[in-house]
Amino acid sequence: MPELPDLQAFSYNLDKKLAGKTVKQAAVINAKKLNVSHQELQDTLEGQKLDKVYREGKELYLKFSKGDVLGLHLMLHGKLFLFEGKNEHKYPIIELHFTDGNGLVLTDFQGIANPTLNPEEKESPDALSQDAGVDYLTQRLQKTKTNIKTVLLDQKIIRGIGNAYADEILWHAGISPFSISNKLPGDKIKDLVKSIHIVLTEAEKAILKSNPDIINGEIRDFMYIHNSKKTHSPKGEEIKVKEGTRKTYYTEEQELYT
DNA sequence: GCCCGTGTTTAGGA
DNA sequence: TTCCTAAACACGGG
Repeated sequence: MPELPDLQAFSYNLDKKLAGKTVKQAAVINAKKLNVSHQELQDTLEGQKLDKVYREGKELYLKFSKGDVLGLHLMLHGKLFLFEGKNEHKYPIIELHFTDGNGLVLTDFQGIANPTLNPEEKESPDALSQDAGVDYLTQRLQKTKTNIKTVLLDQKIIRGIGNAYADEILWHAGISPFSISNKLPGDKIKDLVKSIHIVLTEAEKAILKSNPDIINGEIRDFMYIHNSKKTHSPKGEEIKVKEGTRKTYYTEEQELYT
């Protein structure tokens, strides 16, 4: 159940461990939504060198020497493991075997994590890109009167933010998650953009500091608001929870614009 | 042993 | 048209 900062940490470590290795075999075991046939994936990747691993939105991208890209979306429960020789991890989705005997496997007990060969370029900006700045969000927020948390979670508007970090970001920016998007004043949109960057990059640092080699799982214990173990914000305000399809954690410190 | 939690897609209602 | 809600996926971690 990793979110953007977790994925960022995974990509950092996977790049460190796997870049430069050559693919011997790409074995698809259970990928119902893969956009090409198993054979085409194998034929495309076999013999290519892995140039780099990076994150795009909520996906990890593996870029290969001929320019092909393998996108991996972990969805709710996808997990990555490195192995030597034969993969022994349960619920494999896809395995990459390298010529040096090492391998990478994506697993998911739910079977919904999915790989994509050469994913289409997305129109919406990544949460950490320059394009997701004040100008962009200002004009984009004008167009919607749904609540601001829903907008942050909408991957067609801004990519990479999930339920837990949406709450952390909005608390950091002092904006109620129930604020109406087109009612946010200009200076609050500036605060929001700053908070998106600060919360996400600080989280990545915290994760890598406590788990330097992490490539799966999630670290959430440092979260201030979206954290079932905490009852009060750092400033002492009570944390409230709104139940929904996903939970929203917030405090009265956050201003409501309607 | 029990409950919580994460993303996306799809369906249905207001 | 737009927005909201719920359900489904099916276990692992605490």
